Amino acid sequence: MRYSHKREAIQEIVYGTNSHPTADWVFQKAKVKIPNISLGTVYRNLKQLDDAQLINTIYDGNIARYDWNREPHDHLKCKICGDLIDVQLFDDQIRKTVKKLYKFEPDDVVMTIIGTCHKHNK
Amino acid sequence: MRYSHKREAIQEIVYGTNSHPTADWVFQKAKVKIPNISLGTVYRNLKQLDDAQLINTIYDGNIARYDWNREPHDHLKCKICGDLIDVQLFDDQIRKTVKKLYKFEPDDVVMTIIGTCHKHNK
DNA sequence: ATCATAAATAGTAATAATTCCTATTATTGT
DNA sequence: ACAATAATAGGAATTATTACTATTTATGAT
Ligand SMILES: [Mn+2]
Ligand SMILES: [Mn+2]
Ligand SMILES: [Zn+2]
Ligand SMILES: [Zn+2]
Repeated sequence: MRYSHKREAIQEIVYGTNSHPTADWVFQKAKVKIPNISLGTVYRNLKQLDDAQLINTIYDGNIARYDWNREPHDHLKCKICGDLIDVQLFDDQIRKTVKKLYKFEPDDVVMTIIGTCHKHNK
Repeated sequence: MRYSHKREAIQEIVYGTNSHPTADWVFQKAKVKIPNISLGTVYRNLKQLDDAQLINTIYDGNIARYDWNREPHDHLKCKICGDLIDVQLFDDQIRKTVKKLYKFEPDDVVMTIIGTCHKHNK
C-alpha cells in the first residue's frame, strides 16, 4: 500500500472522533481540507485501512461505521439519541463456552447493547 | 392489522426455517405458492410481523435477516460457510454491568460470535 | 532530475437492498 | 350487499456501496 495524502487525511479524521462515523460523515469532513476528494476514494481508503488493521468497521443496523479503537470492545447503542458508546466487557468466558459447547472456533465477538443512555435519565 | 393471506404465507415461511432468511429468500419461497406476490409486499409484511413481535429482524453485516425465534439468544456466524447458528448464552451479568457501570438501561443484547463452525474441523 | 511502472484518484455509472407511491383489490364490520 | 379502508402489485425512488476508466501521483531505478 503506497502512501497517499488522502488516505492519511481519512485516517486522521477517523482517529479524531469517538463518534464511530459513517463513510459520508468522513467524506464531509475530508472535503473541508481536500475539496476535490471523492466519496469513492473515502470508501476505498476506509476499506484499505480496515484491511491494514488500522481501523475497524462496525455495522449499526445496515450502515457501516468506522472505529479507530482496535482494542476488543463492545458498544452501547442508545435508541433515543443514536449514540454508540464504547464499553469494555469480558467475553473470555463466552469464547470458551462456544468452543466447548458448540465446537465453534471463535474469532471475534461482536456485541451491541441496545437501550437508553444516561443522558435520558429523568 | 387486518388479516392477509400473503402475510400468513410469509410468516409460515419464516417459521419454517432455521436459516435466518433474507427478504429475497422469503420472496423466492413465497412466489412458489403465490406467483403474483411482490417483493414490496414481502418487505412490508416482514416489517409488520417484526412490529407485531411475531418475528425478529437481525442484521448480518449490512443485510437484514429474519428470525422466528423470539427467545433472547445469540448467533454464531461461520466465516467459511456463512451459516448463522442459534446459541443461548447468559447475558444477565452483562445487563447488570452496563446498568451499574455506565448508567445505561439495557433493552436488548445483540451478540454475534464470528468464527469457524464445527463442519470445518479437519 | 528524468523516467517508468503501477497504485491512487475523480467522476460517473452500476448494483443491491430497501422504501415509497398510487391505482386497484381484498378484508371486515354493519 | 355495501362502505370504509387496509393491503397489494408494479414500478419508481432512495440509500449505501462498489465498479469502471481515463488521468494523476508516488516511488524506485536510472
Ligand atoms: Mn467503538
Ligand atoms: Mn436466531
Ligand atoms: Zn442517548
Ligand atoms: Zn461453517
